[in-house]
Amino acid sequence: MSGTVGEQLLTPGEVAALFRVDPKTVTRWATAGRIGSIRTPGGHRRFRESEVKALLAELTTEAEPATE
Amino acid sequence: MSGTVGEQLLTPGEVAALFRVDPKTVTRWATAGRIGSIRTPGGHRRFRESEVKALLAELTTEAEPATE
DNA sequence: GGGAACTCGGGTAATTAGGGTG
DNA sequence: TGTGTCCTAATTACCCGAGTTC
Repeated sequence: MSGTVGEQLLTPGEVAALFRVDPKTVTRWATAGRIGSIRTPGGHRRFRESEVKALLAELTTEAEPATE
Repeated sequence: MSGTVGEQLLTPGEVAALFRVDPKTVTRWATAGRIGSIRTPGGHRRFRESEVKALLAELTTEAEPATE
């Protein structure tokens, strides 16, 4: 088998668990274009693990005395 | 005769891994006519790599670079 | 010839999508 | 503005046993 495993995809429920939010909220992020999404022929969404983790790391940048 | 010979065929499990769905779901897509399928003499399904990748790219939506 | 892994088929439970509301 | 919860409809995931593929 060859090999490009490609990219790991996550379900809305998986992403929601990572962010501690409802799957509905994750869906809204995709609708708002704030996160890339892959739709199945049936209409369900899948999210890229790399993008989710990157976005998650970005939000982890809190607790920083940002000089606004 | 046949035209393109270098067409790679993918198994339901391969396609399922690309979409992060169950192999059974891929079978339903073929049954619903959402994706072309080739049946082996034994009744198993095979999918065209080009068709699958094209469908994957078609349903892929990237998040726009939010200009902060 | 024999074995392991995968797929097929149908049926049922869980998840997701979409809109409207607080 | 953003998020959580309500509803209904559609899609997807896991269960079984049997057949097919390599």
